[in-house]
Amino acid sequence: MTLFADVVVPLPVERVFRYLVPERLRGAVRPGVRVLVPFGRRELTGFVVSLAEEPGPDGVSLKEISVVLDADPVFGPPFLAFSRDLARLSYVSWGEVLQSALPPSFLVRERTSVSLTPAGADVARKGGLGKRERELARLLGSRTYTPAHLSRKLRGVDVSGLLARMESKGLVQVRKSVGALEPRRRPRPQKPPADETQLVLDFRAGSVRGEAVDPVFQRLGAGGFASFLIRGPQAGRDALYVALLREVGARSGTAVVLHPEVASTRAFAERLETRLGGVAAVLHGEVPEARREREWRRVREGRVSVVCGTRAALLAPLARPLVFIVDDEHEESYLQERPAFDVRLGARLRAEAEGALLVMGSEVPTVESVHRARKGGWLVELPGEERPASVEVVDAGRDKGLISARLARALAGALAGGGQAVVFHNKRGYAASLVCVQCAFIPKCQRCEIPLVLHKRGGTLVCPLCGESKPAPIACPRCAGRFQARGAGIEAVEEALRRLFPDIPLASFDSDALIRRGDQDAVVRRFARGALKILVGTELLARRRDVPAVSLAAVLAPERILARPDFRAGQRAYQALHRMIRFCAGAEGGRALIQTALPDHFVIRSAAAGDYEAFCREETDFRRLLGYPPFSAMAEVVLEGGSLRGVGGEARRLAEALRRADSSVEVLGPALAAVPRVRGLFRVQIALRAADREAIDAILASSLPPGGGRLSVSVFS
DNA sequence: AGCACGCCGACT
DNA sequence: GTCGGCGTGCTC
Repeated sequence: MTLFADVVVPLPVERVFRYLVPERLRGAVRPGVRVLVPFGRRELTGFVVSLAEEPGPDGVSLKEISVVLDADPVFGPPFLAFSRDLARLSYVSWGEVLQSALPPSFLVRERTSVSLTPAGADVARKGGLGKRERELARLLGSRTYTPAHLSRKLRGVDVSGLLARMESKGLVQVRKSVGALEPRRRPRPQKPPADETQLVLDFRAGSVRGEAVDPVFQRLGAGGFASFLIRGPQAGRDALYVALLREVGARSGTAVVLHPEVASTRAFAERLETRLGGVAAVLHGEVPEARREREWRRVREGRVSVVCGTRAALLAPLARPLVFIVDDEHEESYLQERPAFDVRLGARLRAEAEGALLVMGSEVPTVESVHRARKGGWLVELPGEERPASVEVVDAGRDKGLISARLARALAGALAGGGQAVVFHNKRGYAASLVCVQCAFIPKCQRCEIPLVLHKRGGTLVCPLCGESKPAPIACPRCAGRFQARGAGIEAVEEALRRLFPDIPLASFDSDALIRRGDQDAVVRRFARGALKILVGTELLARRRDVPAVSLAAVLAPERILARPDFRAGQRAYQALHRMIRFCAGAEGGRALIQTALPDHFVIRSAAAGDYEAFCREETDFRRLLGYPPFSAMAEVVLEGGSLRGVGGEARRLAEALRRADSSVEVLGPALAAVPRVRGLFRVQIALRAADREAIDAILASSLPPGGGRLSVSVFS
């Protein structure tokens, strides 16, 4: 009987393709192996996801798998199932998810090389070529290049079309070759000594048990999927995680610990190292690629029982994972990067697929997670909180100027006592925009259509989205009028502080002042030494964990976050304030000051009081009253494209299809996205609201064009 | 993502 | 009149 295989490819194509399995590859083609397949006129690395005995319904003529790249599958059945669901619910292709689970070297790439034929060189010498053709011939000479290189050199030229024409005329030769065809069957490093893992786990260390966390250990003992949300301070959570990892080691299982950023991953890995010894692999973006591949192999060979890392670690090739830990559950950075998926969703799906425990933790979890965990009875609250001695809220409205008199006094007091201070202002540059006082002209980015930010340091106007910068104009290009600066940025705060404290050493801490990682580290070290007394910082500073506790932590204008057009704005503001206030926790007499135009807003009041409960109650009420998640599910579909006409039409058709599909789903838009244009691409969005996530997924599954392509979806529930 | 097919402006 | 731009659609 003929055998067939279903294959996914690492392209933004949300389909499974069926191939013929030639007789010679019968035994070798198994679910989870990498294969080389003809795809269009290319040869691609694909992943076999299942075998079939039928050619499929639609009578397409099937192609044959050409090569099997693995002797043993790189993906097991639970991983295939998990990645399929993750891809479907994240609206990205299965093949791309699988690709991102492997080291880059596992993708065999087809190399295309272009060279001039003798005939082509001849014609070129005789001047018988068109303008474009001549240029290409000159570029090639007697050498060989890839089409990508050629199109980089010949900007704005359709190289593929040009090459096709020249190839058909016999002027150039286009050759394709595939590298590294042998299945990777490197000599398996002899069985890891069975006791290597055992050796490093220290079971004698005290356990962190208590009534609150007992259910977690019980469920781990019982086996199978269960989830928990741990709300509590970092130290308590870390202790619980380490205890869980010990338990996992005792059961000869493995675990994944996810953190939102490289810095927190490192910090945890170090703590783990001192408490458990070298059982962990560390995977994040700042680990060099070769090292990452080694770590990946260590995990795959079962020589590691814990993987610590940022989101990529979720896809690590662990055998027998018993626990998935997602720390700082509330962090946004769990959403970004491509392929774009929500790590919390991913961790839940993988834990379900593997029959493992999902443990999420945070000191300030999202109200969505708290709501669900309360309802499901899996919220675990740990005692203790790091609160600053005092937090004062200052009404900015009473004062003109960036630094209120109250804040200036507080700063002076802290400095007089020999203390240090941090001042947070989360806005880069000197002024948010320039406005002509005569004609009201606002300089905007040509490609992104948002106001350009004035950077006084460099004397430039910079686009906050695409980074393009140009010299700041002296006068309005339209009417030669004078410009006025609007909206103070961090440079203006630094300037105001220098005026107030001319003799105090201070520095700005933002990505413009300190571009390189090393410079940022150096400034933190100088601050820690006491060589700097005040740091003025953006979010970049707020996310550091290595800044010593200060006498005064000041936050300027947190209401800017509340003004964002996003139902989670309150939550984000609370989390940001929590993070920033924390900088004075632990210092002798440490205090915080929030200078805001909205001193009575419940988010600012509860953040100042360190009262998460109160915040969560009010925020949850607000969500309930306005029908936002977790009391509904929302989705945002963003379409991108080169022309507004094209994207607009596509969006209109999609919105119509969505409205027709299910009248119980609210469809808003299409409208220009909050960021209407990025790097020259127009962005149009459609928002959806429905009773639950299932309704959203159902309507999108039925209405999205099967091509997928230039559109991204985020779902909130 | 590539790559081909198909419809409207500036040049041999 | 064609060459050549990119909008649209497909890849087993």
